[in-house]
Amino acid sequence: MALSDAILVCLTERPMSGYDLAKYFDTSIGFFWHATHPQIYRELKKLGQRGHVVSDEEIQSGKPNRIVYCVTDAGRQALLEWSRKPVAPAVIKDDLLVRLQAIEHIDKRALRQQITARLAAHREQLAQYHHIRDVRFSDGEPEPGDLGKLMGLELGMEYENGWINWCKNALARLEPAGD
Amino acid sequence: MALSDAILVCLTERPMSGYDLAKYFDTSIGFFWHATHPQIYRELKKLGQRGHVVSDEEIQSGKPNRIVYCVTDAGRQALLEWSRKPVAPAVIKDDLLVRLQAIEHIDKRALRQQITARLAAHREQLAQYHHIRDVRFSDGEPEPGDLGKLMGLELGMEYENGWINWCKNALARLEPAGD
DNA sequence: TACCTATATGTGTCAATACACATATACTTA
DNA sequence: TAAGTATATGTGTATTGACACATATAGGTA
Repeated sequence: MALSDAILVCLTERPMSGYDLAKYFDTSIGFFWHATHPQIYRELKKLGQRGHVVSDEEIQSGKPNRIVYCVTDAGRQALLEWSRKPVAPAVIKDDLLVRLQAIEHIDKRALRQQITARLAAHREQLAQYHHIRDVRFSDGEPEPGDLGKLMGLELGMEYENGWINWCKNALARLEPAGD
Repeated sequence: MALSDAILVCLTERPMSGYDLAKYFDTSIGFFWHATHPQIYRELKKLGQRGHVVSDEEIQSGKPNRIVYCVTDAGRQALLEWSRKPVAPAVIKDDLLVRLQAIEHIDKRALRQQITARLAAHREQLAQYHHIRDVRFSDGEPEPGDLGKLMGLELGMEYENGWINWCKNALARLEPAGD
């Protein structure tokens, strides 16, 4: 049920279409809660039925019309109530860590390649976070409404840095092995 | 499809029953890949049908009989093949980070309480990792088969430490606010 | 005696998620 | 000209996952 809340969170930022939301999930909130576009479109319909969002069709020529969604007062109330419920513990699902548990039964060369790829991915993600921080939060103290986003970025950076350190150590430890 | 691989990974450690696996998932591999007991029992049946595990019923008096599962050569082969496929990117799903994005529209007092609870949970998890390291890896260099487990622990510690730092900073930043 | 916990294995069912497919148009690139 | 990309909204379906319920026994506790 938390995807609906994540969508409401996005729509407090500004009214958006399903397409906008899908892109937003790919570049922003999706770092912490992933969603695909069919999921988003279906959830938007449910939110409309509950009265938490209202839609408005934007006529476009050539391209398909956009259906833009906006949070209602009831939606804002739902958001507030959700924020008072205890947070679910963070879920980690990581293939790589699972493989590590059976290190003697797997292909070690493949493992090294996978950690190398992971290292690159985490570096890229960190660079992206830095880029977002530089363009959005370059000038001193953030506005009150942006504080949470900055804090989210900072956690992301902490997370990526942790992974980068770990990958480097892991490669150093695995490299000497012959196979 | 990756739960079956996680189970195979566990069974390379030693033969286990579904009940054993469920407990193992709660205290070990489950840090990186969560599973409930009905999921595990169903998956074990599928693994049996594929010939990746064989089962052996242990007759017990009083208590229900245990069905102990053991990896076959085909299972070990499947594990090896799985280890050569590229790893799926780690999935993060975190309610708290989502809430942070709408900081102006949520209950800030509840948020502070939630971060405080999170901090305690991460400290507890870190302590648990330290405990496991102390009892399992106290004596210098680990055996080759245990290296991956130690590395997994180290990543877990890095992760928990990152969260603990972040929570402390976050509370310091949110505390001064009046509401 | 009644309840709780641990051991041990399941079924039934609903919600969440992933992923392929479907449709329509305009613009850019090879 | 053909193919690919971007815009925009969906459907259909299979897999995964969560959670309540079901059953059976032994031992400890209130």
